[in-house]
Amino acid sequence: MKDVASAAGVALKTVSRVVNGEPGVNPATAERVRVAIERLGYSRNESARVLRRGTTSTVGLVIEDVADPFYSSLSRAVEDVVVGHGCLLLSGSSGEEPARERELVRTFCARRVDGLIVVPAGDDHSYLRPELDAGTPAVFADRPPGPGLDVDTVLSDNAGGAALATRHLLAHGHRRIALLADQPSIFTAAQRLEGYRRALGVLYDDRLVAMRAPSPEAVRADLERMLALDDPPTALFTGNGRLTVTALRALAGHRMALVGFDDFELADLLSPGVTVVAQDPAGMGRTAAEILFRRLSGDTGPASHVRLPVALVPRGSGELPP
Amino acid sequence: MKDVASAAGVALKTVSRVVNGEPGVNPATAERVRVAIERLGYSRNESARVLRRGTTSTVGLVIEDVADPFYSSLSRAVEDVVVGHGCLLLSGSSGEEPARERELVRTFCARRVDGLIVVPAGDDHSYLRPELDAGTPAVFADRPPGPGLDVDTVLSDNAGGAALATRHLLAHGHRRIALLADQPSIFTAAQRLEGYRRALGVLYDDRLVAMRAPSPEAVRADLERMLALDDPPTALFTGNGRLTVTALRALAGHRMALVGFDDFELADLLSPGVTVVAQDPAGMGRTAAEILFRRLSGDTGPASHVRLPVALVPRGSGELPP
DNA sequence: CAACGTGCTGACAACGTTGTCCACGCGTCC
DNA sequence: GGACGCGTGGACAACGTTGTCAGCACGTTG
Repeated sequence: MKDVASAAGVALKTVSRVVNGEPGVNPATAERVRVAIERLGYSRNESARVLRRGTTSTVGLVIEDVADPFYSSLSRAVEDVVVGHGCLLLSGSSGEEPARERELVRTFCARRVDGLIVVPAGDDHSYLRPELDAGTPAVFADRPPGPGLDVDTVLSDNAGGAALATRHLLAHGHRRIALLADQPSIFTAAQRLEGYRRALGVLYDDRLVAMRAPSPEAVRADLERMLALDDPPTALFTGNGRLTVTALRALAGHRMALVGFDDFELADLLSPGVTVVAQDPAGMGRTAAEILFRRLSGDTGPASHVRLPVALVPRGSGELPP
Repeated sequence: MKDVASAAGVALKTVSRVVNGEPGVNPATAERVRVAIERLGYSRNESARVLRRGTTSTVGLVIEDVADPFYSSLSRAVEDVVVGHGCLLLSGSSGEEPARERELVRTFCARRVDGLIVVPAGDDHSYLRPELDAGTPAVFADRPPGPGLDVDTVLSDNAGGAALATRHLLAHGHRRIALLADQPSIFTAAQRLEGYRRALGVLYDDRLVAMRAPSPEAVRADLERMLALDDPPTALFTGNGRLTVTALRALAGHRMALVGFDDFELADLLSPGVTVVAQDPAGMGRTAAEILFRRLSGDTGPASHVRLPVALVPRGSGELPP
């Protein structure tokens, strides 16, 4: 900038004014400055600007894994809102590790992001306290923060969706409905178990429930165990998209009613089509980002707790008879 | 930091030394400083550090769309390498718009990223010249830079893969093989046309080629037109993952040999399984990132041009008879 | 005992930008 | 004709960090 100033024969501050479109610069002078900028290929040093101004026009996003379609859709939606506000998005994958989540947040905060959107991996977020107190707003998405933190949160109706799926299978005559879900320490998994259990009532049988980190081997073993029971399940409810796909592979050939939580591409092209409870990851990302920007523009109201509706999409697999 | 210094009763510089783990600080003093840091919840201001040091420990990634599985896998692989080097990844989606691509690069450069990885949308990258000359390395992935720029590039063997797919269909007795691909202005689409054409030789018939921005309507119309010919195609080669899926939907019911470029989840679960030419998006991301870090650690050798192999994965759809 | 090295600490400048405040020249109004 | 306002431009400090260099106390060496 100094070079531009001397090239254009003006003072530093005048260049700054032109760059920032501030008023009070003679159009002829401004033009001279612009020419000099062009000629020298100058571009403002954002770090210095941030240091001086204190605001970075940057938002940090922590998700589990960009390579997971649910989170990549969410990411994209967040990005669109963020860019629409003239900001830049920093994002990182925690890979379901609380330590990594915390490390990412720490890094983002050290870079002084204006706000955070977090899909938490851990359940202790007391480390966020100082940042929140320092005025950096945070919005939690998909899963709520740990105890003691009351911040904006956007969740899907996990329990409701699970109940919907279970009732759908019940309505088609099933009485033995198995649940394959992620570890119960994961909020969404616990909520979905809750909805499933509520819908089943007295039909609930914990021998038909398997909840652990999904892997092809684990899923195969759990299914084999259940199918070997005296009164084996006639229907299966899978607790997330990855599990649905894994279960479909494990079941290959074995015809069994199935409803999955999470929609996924090609669900309609399999035969039978896979009935799912569809979440709206893009809507979740958009909502979280919009709430964040409301906070950034000064909204100091009480924390909002949004629960996004889910929708049952019947495609055939959930309508198979027992 | 000033506050920490006065809280610990030491000078600013001493705190800086502790924070950066520099030697020459009395362990007792260091401990006192650490306590003060903890108590005040201090975290180093990265902007100031960047301003002073001139290096940001940051890499910029421009892709088409994070929500596309190909690019989200690539993203994740880049992120892993970047994080492994203790850096942060900035990424953005260009949505196939050259203007947006350029804008993203400009933003990243203003934030002084140490290096760039670009999946270009446009074909004029002369705007990168100043940055490259200023010492910011760039690596192109998936598509090469426009003319006049010789930088590190990582591509898939698009023509080879297309020829492989086409020859596979020929080997199964097909003589009328249609191609559905993206607009020929997109490098990968042009390359794949090239390989397809080379493999077909005299069998090439441009009535069996449709290249335009993919949409369900366009794909349906193109297929209908081709199938209405006197000698309609008996096999189809689709030029990217999205087109494969769209074509599968459009063909629903109509049994026709199919090979797709790009692997996708569930390709094995459809019936018949979808035969594909699989690229390695994660390998592409990893390779590009590794090359970038080699540059960052001082490698000034000539630009490298990596061509990643692709693999034919037979699953049934490509082995159907005419 | 003086000179010197060593280990530790601190003062100060600089990175590039922007906010504050002041100065200059010019036309206008009392 | 002098005071004043306005449009324009510049000098200077400050943001928070780190690199350079100097100083101080202490122990060691000749």
